[in-house]
Amino acid sequence: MDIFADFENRVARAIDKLEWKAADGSALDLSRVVVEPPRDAANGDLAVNAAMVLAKQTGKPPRALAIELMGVLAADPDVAETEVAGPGFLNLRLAPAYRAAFLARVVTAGEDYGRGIVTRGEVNVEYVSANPTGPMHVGHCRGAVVGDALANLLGFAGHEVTKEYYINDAGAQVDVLARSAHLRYLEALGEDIGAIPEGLYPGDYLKPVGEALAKEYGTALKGRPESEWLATVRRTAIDMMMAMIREDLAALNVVHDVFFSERSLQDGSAGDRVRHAIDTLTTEGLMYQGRLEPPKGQLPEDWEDREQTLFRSTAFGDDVDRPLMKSDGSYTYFASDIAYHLDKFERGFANQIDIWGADHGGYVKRMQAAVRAISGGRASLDVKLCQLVKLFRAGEPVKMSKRSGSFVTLRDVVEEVGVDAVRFMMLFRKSDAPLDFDFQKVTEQSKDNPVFYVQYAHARTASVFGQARDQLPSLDLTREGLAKAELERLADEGEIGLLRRIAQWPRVVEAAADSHEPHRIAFYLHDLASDLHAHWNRGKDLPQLRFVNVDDPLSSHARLAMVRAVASVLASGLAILGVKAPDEMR
RNA sequence: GGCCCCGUAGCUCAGGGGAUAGAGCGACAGCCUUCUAAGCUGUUGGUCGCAGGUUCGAAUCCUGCCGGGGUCGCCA
Repeated sequence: MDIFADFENRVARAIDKLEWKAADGSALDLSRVVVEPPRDAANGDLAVNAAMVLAKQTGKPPRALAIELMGVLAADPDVAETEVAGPGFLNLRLAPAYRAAFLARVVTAGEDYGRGIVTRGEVNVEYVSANPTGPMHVGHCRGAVVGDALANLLGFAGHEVTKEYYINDAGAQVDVLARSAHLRYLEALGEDIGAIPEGLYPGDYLKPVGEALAKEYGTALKGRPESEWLATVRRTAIDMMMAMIREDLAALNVVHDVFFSERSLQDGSAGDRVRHAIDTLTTEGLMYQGRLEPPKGQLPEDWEDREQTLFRSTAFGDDVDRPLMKSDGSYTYFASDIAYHLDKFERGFANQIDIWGADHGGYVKRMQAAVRAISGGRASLDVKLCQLVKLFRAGEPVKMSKRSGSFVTLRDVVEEVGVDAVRFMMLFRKSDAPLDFDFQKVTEQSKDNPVFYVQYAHARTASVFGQARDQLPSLDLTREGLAKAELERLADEGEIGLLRRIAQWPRVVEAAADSHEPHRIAFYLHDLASDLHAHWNRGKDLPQLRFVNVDDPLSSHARLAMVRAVASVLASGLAILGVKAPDEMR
C-alpha cells in the first residue's frame, strides 16, 4: 500500500529486464535507487533517480539510461505518462485506475493504513525519569511528550515497544527529600518548624507526606537520630512522590510500562547489579587503575589527584576514561547507569533509546560507549536531547524561579491549556531545537494555532459526513461502501493533491520512526490539514468541487471516500502524538 | 581550551544527497458581509553563517573557521 515502495520494486524489475550491467562486470548496486514524490507537483506523481545513480556504474549517460527505463515503465498499464527531465529524472504520472485502487485500499484499511506490518524488533524507550523529589514542572513536559510520542510512533511502525521510567531513588537528593519530609512530619505533630532551612525542599507538597508519617508512625520517629528514621521516611516519601508524579503523567496521557528503581540495582533480589556491571567490564579487560587529568575550565574546589578505578570508555569513543567509584568507595551515578543499561540489555533490549534534557548532552558519549562495552557491541543506544521550553503569555516571557519554589508545574500547564495543546506544541519542533510556548496562542481558535488547525481538519471531515448523511441518505458511507465508489472520478488537482499527500503517509511514518523524530508526524499532519482546508475553500467559489453535492451523488461518493482517507490518516497520526481527533470543536 | 547542539525570508521554524529551497506570522494588494463553521486568494521577501572538499548533483555529507547556547572527576 506504499506506492513508492511498490514502484521501487517495479523499477528494479525493469532494470533487470533491461539487463543493465556494471561496466566492470560486477553486480549493479541498486541501493541508492529511490522512488519519491517530486518536489514540484508539476513533475507528476513519482520521480525515479535510477538513471543518475547508475550512470557511473554502467558507464552510460544518465539521460540515455532514463530513456531506456522510460520505455519499459511506459508499458506498465498503471503508468499514465512518463517523462525524462532535468539531469536524468524519470517522472511518472499514475493511471487513474491505479490511483483509485490505491484509495480503495486505504479506505478499507482505515486507521491501519501506514502501520508497519513486519515486526521490526523490540525497542526500549526511557523517558521522563524525573527525580522523585517533587511534582513535575514544565521542564519535564517536553521529554515526557517526545518520549511518549516516539514510543507510539515506533509501535505504529512495527516495533515492539517498552516505555520505561528510571527512578533516581538512590542518590543524595532522596536523603534530602527524607530530611525535608521529616521536618514536615514534626510539623504534622504540632511542632513549630519555622522556616525551611536552606538546602531542604521547601514545597508544600511535602506536608501530606509529613501527615502520612505522623498518622502511620505516631511519635515513633521523633527525637531519634537520623540513622534510625532516614530509611523509613525516605521510602514513604519516595512512594508518595512517585504516586504524585504518576498522576502528573496521567494528566499528560503518559503511561509507562516499567518503572525501574535505581535503588533496586543494589538492594534488589538480584544482588548487587552495579557490582555485576563492573565485573562484566573487568572481565572484558576494560577496567584499570589510573589517574585522570583535572578537568579543563573551572576546576572543582575539592579536586584531589588520586589513583582510582577507571572504565576505559575511550575505547568506545568517549573523550576520557571514567571513574565508577567515588573516593568514599561508593558507586558513581555513572556506574549505576551502566548497570541499569546492562540490565536493559539482559532483558533483551538491543535497541535502546533515552530521552534526556539538553543539559545532559555531555553525558551522551560515555553512555553510548558504556552500552557498546557492556553488550560486546551487540546493543546500541540512541539519545534524543530535548532543548528548553521558553514560556510566554501573550508574547511576554513567564518568569520562573525554581529556588523560591515559584516554578510552573506540569499540572498548571495542562490545566490551563489542555493536554492536546501541550502535547501537540511539544512535538511541533525538532526536539533538539529550543521551543517557545505561548499559553495564549495555543488556545486560540484560529489558523495560527497549529493544534486547532489540525484538530479542526478532523472535525471538518466529521461535519462533511454529517452533511452527506442528511443530503444524500442513499449513499453507502461505510468503509466497504466507500471503497466501492467510482474513485476514478477524482481528477481535480486539489483532489489529486490530497491523494498524493495521503500516499506519503507510510513513508513519513517510516522516516520518522527510523530517525526517531516524532515531530515529523506533527508537521505532516499540519500539511495534510492545510491541503484539506485549502481544497475545502475552493468549494466556496466552485460549488461543483464540494464534497457533498446533491446533484452529483456519484462524485460525492468518491470524494467522501477521499475525505474518509484523510480522516483516517489524521486520526492515526494524532493518535501517535497522543492528541485527540475530535468530531467537533467546542 | 575539549566535547555536544544550533545558525535557512524581517520574525518563528520545516526540509538532513536531487530539479526553480518551503510553511506560518509580518508587510502589501484584492475578495468575502455568506454560507461547506472559526475567513479566502494573491504579491512581497533568501549569498541556506563563511571558506574549502567529496559528488553527475550539497541547505543536506566531510574539514577548518566565525557566531549563539549547553556541558566539562566524586551533583543527579
